Formats: sequence, structure tokens, C-alpha cells
Amino acid sequence: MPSRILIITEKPSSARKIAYALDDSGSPRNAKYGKVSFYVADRGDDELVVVSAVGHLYSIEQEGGGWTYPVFGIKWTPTYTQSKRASYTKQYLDAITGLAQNMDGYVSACDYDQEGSLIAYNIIKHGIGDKALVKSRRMLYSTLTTKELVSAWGSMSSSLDFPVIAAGKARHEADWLFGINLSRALTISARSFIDYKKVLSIGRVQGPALKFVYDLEQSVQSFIPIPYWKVSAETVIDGITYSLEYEKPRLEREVHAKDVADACRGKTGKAVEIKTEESRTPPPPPFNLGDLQREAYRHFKMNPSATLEAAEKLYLGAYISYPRTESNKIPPSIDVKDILENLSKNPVYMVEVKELISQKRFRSRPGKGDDPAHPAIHPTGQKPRRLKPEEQRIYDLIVRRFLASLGKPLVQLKTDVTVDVNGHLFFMRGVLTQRQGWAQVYAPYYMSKDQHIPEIKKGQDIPVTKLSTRRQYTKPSPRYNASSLVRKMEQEKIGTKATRSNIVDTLYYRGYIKGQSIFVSELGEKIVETLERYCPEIIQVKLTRDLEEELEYIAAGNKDAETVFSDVVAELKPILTKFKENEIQIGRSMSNTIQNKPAEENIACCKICGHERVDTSVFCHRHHVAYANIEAGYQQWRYALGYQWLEYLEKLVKVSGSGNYAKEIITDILG
DNA sequence: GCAAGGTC
Ligand SMILES: [Zn+2]
Repeated sequence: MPSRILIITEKPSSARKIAYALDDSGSPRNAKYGKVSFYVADRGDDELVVVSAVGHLYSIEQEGGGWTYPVFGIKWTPTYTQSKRASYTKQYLDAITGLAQNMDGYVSACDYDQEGSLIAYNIIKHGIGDKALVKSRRMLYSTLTTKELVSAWGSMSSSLDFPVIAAGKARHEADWLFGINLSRALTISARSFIDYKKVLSIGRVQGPALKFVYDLEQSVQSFIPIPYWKVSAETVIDGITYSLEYEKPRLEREVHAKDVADACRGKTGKAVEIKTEESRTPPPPPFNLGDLQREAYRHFKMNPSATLEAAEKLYLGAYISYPRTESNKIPPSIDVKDILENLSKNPVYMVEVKELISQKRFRSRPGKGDDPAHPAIHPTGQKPRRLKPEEQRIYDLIVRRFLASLGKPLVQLKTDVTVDVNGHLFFMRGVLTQRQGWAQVYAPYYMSKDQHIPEIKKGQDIPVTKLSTRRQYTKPSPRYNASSLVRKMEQEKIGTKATRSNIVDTLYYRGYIKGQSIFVSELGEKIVETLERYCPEIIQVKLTRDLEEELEYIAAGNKDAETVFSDVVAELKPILTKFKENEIQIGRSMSNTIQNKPAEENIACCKICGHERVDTSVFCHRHHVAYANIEAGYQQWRYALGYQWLEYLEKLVKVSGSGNYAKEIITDILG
């Protein structure tokens, strides 16, 4: 019996590829439902209709009205009914539900992940109907190649993956409950005291991301610079100056620096060891989204979300593969040779590409990242037309990185000469590139400089022609920028490749963080401190880890989504009650009007800033930490320079790098 | 008007 089967994909590009892969003659018919493209493929006696969603077509909405909290009643409704920005999704939902009539079966062919499973499920359940649900199967593939798609079609499961769907549902619902309720609690509290027009927000990912910035700010403001000494020296051989690198990059005492200077300045040493080694640097792996965003920030100072936007355009133009991937691997099923042959038609890359083809280098060096649904970012080979400057930069970066990942190692000859001057060791280093390898094609983005070194024989005299010692100070950890904050989120495993950079944008938009070199605003500080008191969970990474654990139980079939929902409600109830009871006080502490004034009469106050004291201290938490750092720093300064307490404090206020909290205390002590 | 997650 011939059947008619509807295949639902997550995005238009996969619908097209699936149709071409499954059609017996490789030429499916392309038609339109309204403005939406779909495909009809013949496979045996069956007729396959392939149509796509555009991500989630259903989302969570509040049951009933009212901008209040707590709110625990939710429903799943079409996304296009919820926001104007999503109105374009209506035509896709209409197309799917329209084409779904008179089908014998349904296939969920969305991306191979939890969200993909949920996307198709919601469409089938809410858009087509429960009857369709039992006639649905799940198709799983990691790469959109004909071979893999045909095999995925053949090994389809006989039903949908309901436990995974339940996990996705639970994730959405938990995030909605936490996010909406706490955002409203913050906003309404702030407005109970001042006329605050903007809206405040917080969530499972925003919370810890803001806390990362806040914590770094605290450590910068309490930082005490510690002095150290650096020795720089030079020698002249055959009229050319070379630098001599002292064996210890840092000296901890001024007297040590003086000892080195006395022993070595103007003296002549001997080359005691000469080591020459061949060093091979393997090619870098192809990009995942995070790597691409970091490299684009490094070279073009492009914001991570701007990079994603440019990559998105390149993908929609079919110039690069899907960019929202965590993978650093190009699987063998991808026809690298074919991509190279197409790329070789582009004069910009022709020379390097032809060399790779002639050397049969078709295996890309794999990196660490994995992604169940997409390979690493790579060019398709199609020559781009009319790119904007930013898109052109991103395209070039992606192509060169992909070509580099196919290349031979960079081979360099590294020479280290050890020079003994009165028992002190110095090094002379030389680097000579023997083969560029991958670094040739990646040259615009990889600085590998050769360092000339003369021929030196063991035992040869090496005069120290110049030697100086300089006092320097340790510096606080550098503040985050958008790129390094996204990386921190990656390292802490919060957010996803597609959302991290947007969530950083949200923190800016709310006014919680400011500057290219990111600092936390007063508002951001108040948000963190309020939540530390009323809902510390939401600013901790642990909430994500705990949720993930619950989701794993659900996906394994050992728990249901409803239990997680009621657990979250039970967790939120007392938190939101406390918020309600203290709205005015929270609002007051969030407003700026009481800045630097004692909080309440009967509470002991920090002698510097008037905030509440910590037990056993005359300071608030911040100034308490800063004072402890000042005391610890004194020990190191006394060792380094022999300074006395007052001398130390007077110097500290003048040194750049001393944190403001520390300076405030010192100013108070010095009067 | 609030989240985080898809994708245009
Ligand atoms: Zn204080």
C-alpha cells in the first residue's frame, strides 16, 4: 500500500536536503504553500512531503492575565500569537498544518537534540492533533549528507522519543517559572519605592553571568598590587643586538635585583648550552561558534552577537554550513574534496586550495567540541556574492580556518642558548620557520614571527652590553569583555551556543553591566545583592547543574515533567512570599537615594561606607575583604622592600592597580 | 513588559 508521509524539519535548509536525499531520482518537486517552500519526494511507492518549521513554533504563555506574581498557570500556544517579532512563523505553522491533512504517517526530522524533539512534538500535538501523535516516528541524523539521511530514514524509531520530549518540556517550564516570577518580583519591588520605567529581569543563565562580572569587580576593587623586579639585558654579537632573557621572570625582593645587577652588569658570560629542536605545531581544528566568535573579536573587535548575525547571513546564502554548532569536527561523510574543488574557483583561495587537492589533504584535524546535530563550521564552496564588509571578514576567517585545519603542521627550528654570567643564567632564543604548513593560509590570523639568532659555539664569550632592573607591580585579573564573558559561560556550561552572546547583550540592555571592558553597574550590584539575600539559587551555576540532573532522569524515563514542574513551584512559593513581604525595603535598597548613608539606626554600620557590618569586624563585607588583603599585602611589601606600615599605605594609594575599596580604607586610616 | 531556547 503506498503511503503519504509528512516529514517535519527544524529549518528550511534541512527540508531541502532531506527531500533531495530521499527522493529515488534525486529530484524532488518543489512547491509552495503560501510563501513557504516544501518538497514532494518519491521513495518506492511512498510519497514524502517535506516541510519545515523555523525553530520553535509553540512557546509558553501565562494562563490568564495580570502582570503580577506569583504566576504558576501556563499554557503552550503558537509563538506567532505571542509577539510581533515572531509573526512570520504563522505561515510556516499554517503550511505544516495545511499539508498534514490526509497523511498516513508523520516523521519528526528536527535537529538531533532535545529541543529538536520538542519542536516537532509541539507542532504535531497542538497543530495537527493527538491522532497524528501515535502515527509519528523520529528520524535522527547528525550530518545532512545523502548517505547518512538515507540510513537515518531506514533506521527510524517506531514512535516519538517521549522521554526526551518531556525533558525539553520540563526545561522550558522550569526556566519560565523562575525567569518570569523573579523578573516580575524584582521589577515590582523596584517600582514600589521609585518611579522606575524600565523592566528588570533575571534568569537561570542571566543570573550566574551577572554574578561572574560582579565577583570579578569585587576582586578588582579589593586588589593589592605586589611589587616585583624584572631584569632585562642585551648582548651585541657582530654588531647586532640580541636580548638576553633572565632565568627568573620575576624577582620578589629589591635586594635580589641589585644582586643580579652587581654580578652581571658589564660582565662577560659564556655560552654553556646550545639546544636546537624541531618543533611541529599541528593545524588548528575547524571552528565551532564559540571559537569563531572569539577569533572574530580578537582580530576584528566584532561583538560575539554581531559575529553570529554575520555567520547566519552566510549560512542563509548557502556559503557556509550551519553556524550554531559546538562541534570542532568535520565527519568523514562530508565531501571535503568536492568543497575544495568548488573553492578553487575563487581566485582568492585558488593557490592554497589547489595545493591541498594535489597533496590529497581531505582530512580536517578534529578538535575537542562535539555536537549531536551539526558538524564544525565550514564553507560550502559556493562563491559568495555581494557580502557586507563584516560578512566578508567572517567568511574569509571561516574559509582560511577550514583550509588551515586540512594543512600540514607548521615546522620550526627552535634554538635555545644558555649563557652563564657569574652563576646567573640568561637565555637567547631563536626561531626559524622551515615549513609554513597550515600557517601559510591562516597567515592573516596567526602571527608567527621568526627570531634571528647568530651561530654560537659552546664556550663562546657573550658580553652583557646592557642590563637594567625595573620595579613592576602585579595586576588584578583583567575585566571581562563580551568575548571572554561568553567564554566563561561556555566553560561554566550555562546557556547554549546560540543564546550566550544574546544573553550578554541582555545584561547590557538592562543596564546591569557597562563598558567594552565590562564593569558591573550600581543597578547590577543591587540586583546581585538582593538576589543573594532572597533567591541565591538564581545567581548560581548549581541551579543549571541540578536542573540538568533532573532532565537526565526524565530523558531516561525515570521521572516525568509534571514532577519537576511542581517541585519548581514548591521551591518558588516561599521565595516569592518573602519578596512580597519585603517589596518596599527591596525597592528602597535598589534605589540610589540611600547610597552611602547608614541603613538603619539599630544596625551596626561599616565605618567606611555605612553598609551593614559583618560580625567581628568594623567593616561591611567588601571593606572587610579589602582590609584583609591590605594586611596580607603588607607582609609581601615588607619582604620585597622593607617598608614600614605607614610607608606602605602611603605608597599603595598611589600605585595604579590598587582597588578602590582598599584605597577608601587607606584614606580613612591616613586621615 | 519578564526566561531560555529554537531560527528568519
Ligand atoms: Zn563598607
